[in-house]
Amino acid sequence: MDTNEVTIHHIAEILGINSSTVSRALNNSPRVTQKTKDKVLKKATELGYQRNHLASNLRKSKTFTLGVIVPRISRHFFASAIAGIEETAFKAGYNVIICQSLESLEREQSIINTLLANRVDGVLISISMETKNYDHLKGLKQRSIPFVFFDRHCNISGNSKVVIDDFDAAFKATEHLIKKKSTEIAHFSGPQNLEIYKNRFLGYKAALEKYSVPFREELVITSSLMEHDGAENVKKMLALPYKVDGLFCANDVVAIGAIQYLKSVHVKIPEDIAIVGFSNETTSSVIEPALTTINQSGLEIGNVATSLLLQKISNESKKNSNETIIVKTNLIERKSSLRKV
Amino acid sequence: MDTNEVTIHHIAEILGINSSTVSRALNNSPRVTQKTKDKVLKKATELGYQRNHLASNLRKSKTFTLGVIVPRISRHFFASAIAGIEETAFKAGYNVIICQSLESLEREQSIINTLLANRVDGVLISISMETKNYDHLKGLKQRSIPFVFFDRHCNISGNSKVVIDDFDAAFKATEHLIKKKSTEIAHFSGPQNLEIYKNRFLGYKAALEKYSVPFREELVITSSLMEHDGAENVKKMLALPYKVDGLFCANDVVAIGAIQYLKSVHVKIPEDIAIVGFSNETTSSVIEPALTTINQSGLEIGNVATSLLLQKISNESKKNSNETIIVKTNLIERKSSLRKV
DNA sequence: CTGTTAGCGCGTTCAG
DNA sequence: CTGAACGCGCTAACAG
Repeated sequence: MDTNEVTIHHIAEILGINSSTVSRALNNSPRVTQKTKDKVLKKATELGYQRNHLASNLRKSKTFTLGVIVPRISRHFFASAIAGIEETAFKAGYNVIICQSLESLEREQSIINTLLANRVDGVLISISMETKNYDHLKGLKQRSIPFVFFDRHCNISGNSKVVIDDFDAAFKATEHLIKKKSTEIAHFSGPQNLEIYKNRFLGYKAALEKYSVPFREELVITSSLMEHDGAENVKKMLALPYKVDGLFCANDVVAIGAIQYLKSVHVKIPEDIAIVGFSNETTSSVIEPALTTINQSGLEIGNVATSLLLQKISNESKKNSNETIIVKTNLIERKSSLRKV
Repeated sequence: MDTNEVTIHHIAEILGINSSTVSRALNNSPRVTQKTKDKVLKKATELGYQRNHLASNLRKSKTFTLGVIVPRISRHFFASAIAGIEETAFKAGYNVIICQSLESLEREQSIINTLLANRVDGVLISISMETKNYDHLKGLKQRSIPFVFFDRHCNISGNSKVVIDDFDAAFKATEHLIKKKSTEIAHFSGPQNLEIYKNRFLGYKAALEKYSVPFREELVITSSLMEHDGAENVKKMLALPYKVDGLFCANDVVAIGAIQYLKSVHVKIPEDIAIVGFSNETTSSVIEPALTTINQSGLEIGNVATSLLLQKISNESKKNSNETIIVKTNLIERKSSLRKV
């Protein structure tokens, strides 16, 4: 019943040499004649030999595998981040195990155990919204498995992370609205225990301050990150005793819901209200016709985070570094061509 | 420099018993006293023991890992399919290696080799558009590694696949348009070497025939699957000497481009033109306000495909079965609430 | 119920 | 330059 796997022993036997030599030849060791190398290689391809990474990895105690933990694969930002991760990892000969925490701390813990059991060489992690203590990360530290946060990170120092410059992005966004003559600028925010939403909020506030636009607590509407929150937020916003003429939306999904609801109640965008929001490839189709967006490239963050992690893996001295790489964003103002909607 | 990994030998030594007993205890074998089990388990957690799956897998020659090959992770349909795959796999204690072919046959081949080297227990694959010969799949067959196609499949018989009922979906879509009194129904199609687009085309044609609506070759506009193709297609369509009043769009991305362009030239949807198109969670935000959609659940397909694969893996007799599971779709007609856009 | 022995397939000593 | 022997960590088979 077992599949007839070809091993180095088989090809050694056929060639009348020792399996060690075969191993060395296959690894292109300088201590083997080119002649035997050729012989071995030929036989190997002939028999359809395929190195057993399991055994090899066990021996070398290295797996060439990275663990990736994201809240949810189907959120486009994470999907494109994974694409970036996979791209960089693949080029360096690494595989990737993708796991979703589904925003649950418990699952996050169990995933980390799985990754440990699989002896991954490193971990990339974007923490769940629920996660507020980081005990489960100690397991990684103990085994000195390097890990890098991306996008969502924790505020404990001594860790490497790759994040977008949320403060700066939010500042620019709000500044943009102010320059467009908005005076009552609402801010749809996300869970404040997540650094990114906190920083976006702070950037918003800082811009208001700089331009002496009064900050109003009520104009900051926080919600979880569901599309229907967009509509809910708009309802709350319209019920306020201010004529809101600008909106900075800290989350793309919420922005979609908000824009659709605004349109449904006949608010004109951008005439009645100017909006700036975060976006990404897919949601941009919805958001962009209506507003200026902040481009948030998952692909780039994935790439950067992975090469940082690979550095830590290969460079022993960098193992305990705690860099923070900040990926800058830029505002993309809509061209008028599609605004005729 | 090596991390001090705790092995079953360590804990065996400390407890003064044999490592096999520890192994059995950890595997909850019935052939070990509850007492020793408790002892072992306690010591294990105390020392922070973590089973080395590599060694275990090597011994058992089973990896509890599935390979997944998709054209592109960041396409939402595949992202949600992966979510479904991961979900079902995780529940059954399986890990998943995600790979992207990026629509390249060459990469597809190389990926399969990697998966073979990693000794995956099974493979889920959605073939690239470029793939027209299937020699690289022979490697899987040779090693009798079960595999299941999903969504995009090849037309070679003797394989298991999970697909949506494209013919039926297209038929229903076209029928819906006909019942809405459309008489000149255009069809935006995709590459005809892919079964799904062929079947969608055939379903469209069959519906026209059934209701004796004349079929016009020119109304079928085929393109690759880029968003800008949507606009291009619309331009071609509007240049035709027919007053098109219905459109069946076989691809969501193209649909987005088409709708946006139609709106930009002041065509009213659905008054001037009724549209039915395939959609998924994300694009639905864009498409749904405008048209009736065919729900295409990546999650469900992922789930179904994975459980089929797991069956083949565990059930020796099912290994060489060649089932085709057809996941039905349903039309979702827009409620009017959001149509006020 | 537990211990002993023997590998899974490979890479790395140490000899020659 | 090559061969022999050992062990990575775990589990299956066979004893007792």
